[in-house]
Amino acid sequence: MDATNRLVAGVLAEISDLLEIHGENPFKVRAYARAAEVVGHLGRSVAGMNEDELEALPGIGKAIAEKVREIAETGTCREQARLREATPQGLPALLNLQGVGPKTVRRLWKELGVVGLDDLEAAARAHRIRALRGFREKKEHEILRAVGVARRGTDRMSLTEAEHLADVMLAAIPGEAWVAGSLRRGRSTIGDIDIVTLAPVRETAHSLARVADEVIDAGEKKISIRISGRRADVRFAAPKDLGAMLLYLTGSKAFNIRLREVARIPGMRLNEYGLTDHKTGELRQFRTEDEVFAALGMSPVPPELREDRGEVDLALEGNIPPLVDVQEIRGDLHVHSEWSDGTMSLEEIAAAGEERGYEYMLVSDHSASLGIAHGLDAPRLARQQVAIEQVNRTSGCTLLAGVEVDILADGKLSLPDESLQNCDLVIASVHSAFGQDEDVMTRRVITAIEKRDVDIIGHPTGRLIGRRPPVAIDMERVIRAAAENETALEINASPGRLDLDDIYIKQAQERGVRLAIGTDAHAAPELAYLRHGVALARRGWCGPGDILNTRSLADLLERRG
DNA sequence: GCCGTTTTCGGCCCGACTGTTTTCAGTCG
Repeated sequence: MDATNRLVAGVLAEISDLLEIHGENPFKVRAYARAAEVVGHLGRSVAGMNEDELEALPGIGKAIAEKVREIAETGTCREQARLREATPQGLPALLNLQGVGPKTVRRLWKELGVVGLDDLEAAARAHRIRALRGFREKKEHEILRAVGVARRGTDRMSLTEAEHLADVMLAAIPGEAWVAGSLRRGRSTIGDIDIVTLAPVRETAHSLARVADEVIDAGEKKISIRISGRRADVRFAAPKDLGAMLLYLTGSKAFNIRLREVARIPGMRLNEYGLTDHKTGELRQFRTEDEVFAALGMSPVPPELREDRGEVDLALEGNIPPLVDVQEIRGDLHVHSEWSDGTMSLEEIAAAGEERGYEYMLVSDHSASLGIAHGLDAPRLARQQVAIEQVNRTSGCTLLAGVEVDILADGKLSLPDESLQNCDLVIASVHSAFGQDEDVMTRRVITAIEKRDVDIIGHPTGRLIGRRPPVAIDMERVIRAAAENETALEINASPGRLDLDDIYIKQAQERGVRLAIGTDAHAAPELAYLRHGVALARRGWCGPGDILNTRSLADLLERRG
């Protein structure tokens, strides 16, 4: 995300939390929270927008537009300062505790003098919480447990972890079940697991309790558990109303709210059971999501687009753009072999490509430079190209002779031009000096983009999910340069990277930049990551024409002239 | 604070579950 947008979104979200603690109008609280979301997912920087442009954004009116300008210019605003003055610093963090909301935080503060996590834990241990009216032993235990969970950290899950936990749950549930929530929407990180099932309630509760750390709550309609430290929700449906339930549990929350607003216009109420006519009270049920969309007069919205970023209005006009499908992918555009730090031989890569029905695989081993073991220098790259030719004589899947060349700290590449000219396709990536400041890093990457022989910029922001933040880089400038030079940007499909992020993919797609999906596989099982890359491309509104991997081998090679 | 196919005031998505309740507030998704 753009640094200014991140800053502004953070301040607006904090104002929302503080207003909530002070018992302000809930709709005002929501207005700030929504504005924070909108700014956080904006493709362009609010730093360059005037108040008129800001007010044109959904959920941003005169008052918030002024504050956005103030925050963008000064890093804060008077409203934030005023609220911070009136509120102990540690209080907003308490809102994140499971089972603790604004009303509770306020009472703990006013009646017990609690101003942070440590205070709260001490108060609970001293049994001072159960002394409050309306609170008893159970609430005190709940709070202590929530403090423990918070101290262990509550980072979002990687896709790998989330898919594993979902599989464990699907295996435990005695009946048909579907993954919903952010996992179904293809998000890069997952907060909790959501599942819809047709299985019977009682048996499901029993078998889930066996795989769970803890059952958070269990009723007739839903079960919430903690599994391997993560939260999971299961909702029960019947075949005749499965559509509305899947739609509801897939979300996102913002999308659901928009959809329910759409339903209200003709006097309907949308919930997870169907559409109710306000006047007659009649409930219409739906077996599939598409039937719900049809009843609302919309074309179906693919799960990956359900974020309230303009897709609802397009669906109402019947103008949802076609998105790239995994079936349309003709090859993997980033694979490592045993020639550098991978484990697959060239023959194994070709065989794996054939097995997947691909036309081609881009062999893109690391170039020799600091930090990368067994990188290829010019002579070894030349020898690899001979070996690739040999494999291609008998392989049904063509190996493209490529390389993932390092972009050095000064923007130069770590292989000579002649070496790069002999490649079918060249990926250029940053693997060192991650700490450069934004302008230096941006110019460094743009220097590589402008090189004639560079076809793709690998993992453009360099983030490692949960381990390393993205480098400081002005993606708007990078995307403009990529458009001007017809250089593609990579969608790195490895669950540890998922780089680019969807908001930049969309921005690149809008400017006509091509995107290349690569698994960055270092071993055969990692070739399956491709589907994550496709999901990410879909989240960035990419159609088949935006994706390099949908091109035929001949078309792809034509790029090099 | 935002917003307009019941427009410039008066609404604002909707329901499940828990705890401490004797009818509901608070929290969550």
